[in-house]
Order: sequence, then structure tokens, then C-alpha cells
Amino acid sequence: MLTQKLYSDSTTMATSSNAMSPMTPTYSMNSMSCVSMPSMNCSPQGASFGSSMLNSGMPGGMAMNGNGMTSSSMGYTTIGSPISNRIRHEMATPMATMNSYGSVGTLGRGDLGGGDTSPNSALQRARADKTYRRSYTHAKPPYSYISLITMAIQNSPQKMLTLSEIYQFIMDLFPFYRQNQQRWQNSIRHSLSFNDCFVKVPRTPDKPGKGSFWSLHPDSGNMFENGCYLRRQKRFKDEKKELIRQTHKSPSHSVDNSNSSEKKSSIQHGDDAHKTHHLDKNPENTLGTMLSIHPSKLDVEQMNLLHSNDLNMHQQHHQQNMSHEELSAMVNRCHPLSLSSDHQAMLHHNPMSHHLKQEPSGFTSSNHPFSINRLLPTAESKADIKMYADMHQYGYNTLSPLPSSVHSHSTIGNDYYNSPLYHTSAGTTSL
DNA sequence: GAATGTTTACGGCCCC
DNA sequence: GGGGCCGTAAACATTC
Repeated sequence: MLTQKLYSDSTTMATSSNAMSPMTPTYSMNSMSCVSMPSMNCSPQGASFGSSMLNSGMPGGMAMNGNGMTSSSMGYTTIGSPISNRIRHEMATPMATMNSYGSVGTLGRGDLGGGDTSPNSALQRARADKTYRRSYTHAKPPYSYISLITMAIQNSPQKMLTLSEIYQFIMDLFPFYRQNQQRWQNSIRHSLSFNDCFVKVPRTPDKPGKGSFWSLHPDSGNMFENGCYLRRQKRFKDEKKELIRQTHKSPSHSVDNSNSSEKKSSIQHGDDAHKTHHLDKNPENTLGTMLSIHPSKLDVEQMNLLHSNDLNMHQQHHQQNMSHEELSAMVNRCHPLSLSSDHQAMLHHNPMSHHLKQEPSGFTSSNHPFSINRLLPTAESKADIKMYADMHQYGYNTLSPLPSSVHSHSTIGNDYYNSPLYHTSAGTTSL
């Protein structure tokens, strides 16, 4: 049974439902059509996560369970929720909208067709569904740029991408980002440079081109606890980089940072300077403390050793002209996604993450509603795509939101719109 | 010249 | 109110 999430805001839904005739054969405008429409009414400032967010890439629909309950009604957005507080706050109003989702979902299941459950009405519902759908393709996803970059890198086979590839991934996955590119791409570049969780990997001589590869810092794998990609629960800071920064910023600043935490906050200037103390403010974050308090000191040491070895390999790469494949293998080896279950368990037991908010609902990286795993292709969603393709024979246009020229991530793009994110029960239509 | 990368600055929002 | 995360803008440097 194929289901689709309805994702239009209440305004659009009202408009659509009022103006739409179940028999109106105007369903050629699918997601892809919207994508190619630069005049889509999606404000570049759509950063406001109002209804537009909920109804867009944000898996707001999936926040409803099969009983039509919203996540809030399930207690999901209560204190301690993995949903960021900002999101939670900004979802407060949309959540009310979500209630209307439920009714629309009901409409989509039966009322739209006047209760008719015939196959024809199913098609009509599907068509109506796509009319709703089209209003959402350009709303801003709820994911931060750091999340998007992380998604892109983690989804790449070699766990590292060039800047342009990151751009492309994001644009492929989220049509919203096909507009105002200068703005968000600047933010992407800023995020890459500013955040220690992203590591620049120089190109090898056999891979000439512009720009370096970007990978994830081996220790940054736990930024998005339980796979929730909405917002990091803790900023990752590379102690070494931080120390270098401090040294550069204040020449008089002693390398001995025994009491540097407080000094940093007073010496630093600028954004990060006066506003952030990052991990080093937490006594648990010093390496010595980490080792002393960790229940499995050996494991932490091994991880540190692994990390240091990998960093050394980065350096050796420059000296020995390591092949791209070798380098990729190295990155893969140290990448959290490539870690063994033991190593991943170690990551989760890393004292640096002890202070992170813990997921109260038992979500994992694989089942978290905001997990990348729900955006990226799955066997199930691929099956859905196949079914969608089969629907061509009924006169439906392709549901692909992507230009035909885009192939590298086309399945991802498809999955984004066809994935379980949009296949939730309450806001779905059974076909 | 364009793309890429770095840095600074500022404001919004939320939690404590 | 302070701390922290994030988004955005902008200036500037570097690289192709």
C-alpha cells in the first residue's frame, strides 16, 4: 500500500481543496514542475519555520502517528525532545496547523471522493494529493546548514565531497535551495570553514580540480544524537584547532591553558569570541578529564589514538601523495558511519557526549523522525518510487522533483519526496 | 573572473 | 541576562 503525505499548509490546502475538482485533469504540475518554477511563492526568508516549514521538507507529517496524533500529542515535543527548542518553539503554531493536517488527511483518504472507495476515487485522491504536494517543494527544510553538509558528506560513498558537490547534493535534495544560491552557499562555505567538525582534505595530484574535499572530523560523529538532524546538540570543537586559534588571536596567550577557559572568554573577540566557550568550558571536555572519568579509559585512548593516527595520515598524505582511493579509505575508516558497532558504541559512550540531551523516546539514528536515514533512499522508498513509476500508465507525470540532468542524487531527490517523510499515516493518502 | 576558503560581525532565538 | 547555536552578510585572500 503506497501512502503519501499531504504537505501543504492550511492556506494552500483550503485553496486547493476549494478550487480543486477531483476530476480536474490538471495534475501535470507535480513536484518537478514546481521546481522549475522560479516564481514559486517561497520567500527566500522562508527561514521562518511557520507552516511553510512544517509543510515542506520538514517531516512534520511524520510527526503524526498512525492514529493521527501529532508528535506533541505523543509527548514528543515536550521537554527533552530531540527536536530543538527553536524548532519546538516554531512548531508550536504549526502544530496547530498540523491538526488541520489530520482532517485533510482524512479528506485525502475518503472524504475527498465523497467517501467513494472505488479505484477511480483512489486515483482522484492521489491526484488531489499531488495538488497539495506541489505547494511544498520550495519551503525551507528544517535542517541547519551544518546538518545539510553532514548529510551530504555522510551520504557520499567516500565520505568526502567538494564544495560544489555539497551544493549539488543540497539542491538535489531540497528544491528550496535552488534559489537564492548566493545567500545559502555563502552560509555553507562559512559553515565549512567555521566549524571544526568539517575537515578540509586537499586534492591529490591525480585528482586535479578546484577546491578541496570536505570531510567530517572523525570525532564529530555524535553531533546529531540519535540521527536527529535538526540541530546539533553540542557544537564540536577541535581542541587542537581551538588552541591554535587562541594562540594566534592572543600572542601573549600562554600555550599552557591550565586556566585558559576563563581567559579565552575574556580575550576572545568577535562572534565566537564573546559568545561561545564551547566544549572547553566544560571540565569534562579536557582530554585529561575525559580519560580520568571515562568508564573505559582504554576505549577512549584507542579512539584518541585512532583519531591522532588519522590526522597524522592526513599529514602524511601531503608528504607521500597518497592516492585518492587510499585517502578515501582512510576517511571511511575513521568515519563514524564506517566505525564498527563497537566504535560507535564508544562514540556514544564518549564522555564528551554525556552531557548531551538524551533522546527520551528511544529514537535511534535509523528511526528518528528527523534522521537523514528517512530522507535517503531505502528499499521501501525505492519500491514506492517504482510504484510511482508504474503510475505513469495512468497519466501521471513523473514525480521526480529533479531535472533529468540530475542523476547523481536523483534517487535521493525522489526519495525525499517519496520517502516515509511524506508517507505518514495521519497525513497520508492510501492509494 | 569565478569559485573557493577564511574571517569578522551582527542579530535572532532558546535554554539555563 | 548570559551562553550557545544558527543564519546571514560582507570583506578579503587564495586558487584555478
